[in-house]
Amino acid sequence: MAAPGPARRLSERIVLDAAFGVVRDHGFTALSIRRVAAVLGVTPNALYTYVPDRAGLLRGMVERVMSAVDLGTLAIATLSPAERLVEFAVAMRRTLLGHPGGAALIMTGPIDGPHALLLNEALLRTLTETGLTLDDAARGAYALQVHVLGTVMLEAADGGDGDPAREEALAIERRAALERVDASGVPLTAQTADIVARYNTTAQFRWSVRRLVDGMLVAG
Amino acid sequence: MAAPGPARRLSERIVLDAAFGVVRDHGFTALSIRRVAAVLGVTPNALYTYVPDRAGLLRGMVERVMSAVDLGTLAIATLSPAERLVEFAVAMRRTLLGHPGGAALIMTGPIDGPHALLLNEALLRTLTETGLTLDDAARGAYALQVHVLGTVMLEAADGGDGDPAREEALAIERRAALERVDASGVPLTAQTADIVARYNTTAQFRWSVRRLVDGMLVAG
DNA sequence: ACCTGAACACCGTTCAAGT
DNA sequence: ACCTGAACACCGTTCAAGT
Repeated sequence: MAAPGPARRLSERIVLDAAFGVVRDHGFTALSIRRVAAVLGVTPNALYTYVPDRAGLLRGMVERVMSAVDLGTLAIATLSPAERLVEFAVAMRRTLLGHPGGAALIMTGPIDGPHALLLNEALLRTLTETGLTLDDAARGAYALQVHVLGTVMLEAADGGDGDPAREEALAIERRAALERVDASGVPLTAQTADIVARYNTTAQFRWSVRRLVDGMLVAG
Repeated sequence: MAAPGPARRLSERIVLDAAFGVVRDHGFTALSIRRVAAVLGVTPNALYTYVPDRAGLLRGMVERVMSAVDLGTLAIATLSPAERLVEFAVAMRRTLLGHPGGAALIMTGPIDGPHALLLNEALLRTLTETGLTLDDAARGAYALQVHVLGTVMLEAADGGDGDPAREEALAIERRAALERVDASGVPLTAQTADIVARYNTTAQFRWSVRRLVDGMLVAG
């Protein structure tokens, strides 16, 4: 049953590795079929054997990033279910921001691969442990994913990558920028400049996820 | 003080109008400097008089979409502050999804124009009325924006545009797709297929925003 | 100052041909 | 079956030249 013709010189795995390499070294905007092919020392068309098209390449990359999200925090026995949910969200945010191009990737299409399903299932399991009905657990699982992905999107647009040192540098930058804004029309925003400058930090993220989880438990 | 040289044939407003027209007629992916120029019957270079570059064009478009968000719902006297916040979030989601390319636009860069500041200020005002401290109001204002933008991003990636009829059609499509998934590894997800299929609906959005707001008020 | 025309350095994708 | 080479129809941006 040997396949006819010449043997494959590449694989989807190798193509994805090269694609992530391009993003790591030159940024997400530099990602292209032609550049990945160049890195692999092959003509652009050769990639179409391993990937259907550009969108297919991106789907594969999204799936790999999602597979890197650690579901283990949802099983830490010493934490309450609510605390586990918060820690999971923190870990997921960190993974998406830390992966080369992770934030940009999740915006390129629907997140409905196998690992996204497993993530949803793990959230459902933990949420039902808090006493929520199964239907409310499903709604809550989506709300949590929305919150993580929305955070990651806004942070990435702002230049963040989940690194605490970078977070601090960006906060200082934003604080200075707010100082230059005309405060007369937005007095409350000006008064809370210290908080606004720290919107994209782990502390702010933890605060809001905790509120979301608390709101779900209060109603349930 | 008349400016020397030939008069301007275009304006930033006209360029932005044409850009939104391209997105409306051919989708966000079709948006390009060259295509906008073609619509205006001008060479691509002519646009550089009115817009610094492609990123500048996108910034202008984001600002216009943000200016279309109605802050009026935050001032409806017959509603409680919490209800006003939920209605505002619903209206903001609807505006972003309804605008041609609105969802794709908000992912193209930081949202920090003048209208974003005014939106933040209006949220702060309403949140302080609920009895939150000014600092917590600032955190809450960002959490709400994260939630709306995350929702819009996921819905747009899934093909939604905020239209209720389209929402219903997509829900039925997703329900059928879930039927084909192997349920053995994700029993809870399979059991809640009806809810999962309706993740991207106004009802689900209202549910999660309400929980987020409730969580902020309980803690405050 | 504003616009054109030509050019540079890129894209994704298809097709016909080689092995 | 897999890969190459050539081609098609696009990009954003720059530069020199015209008015």
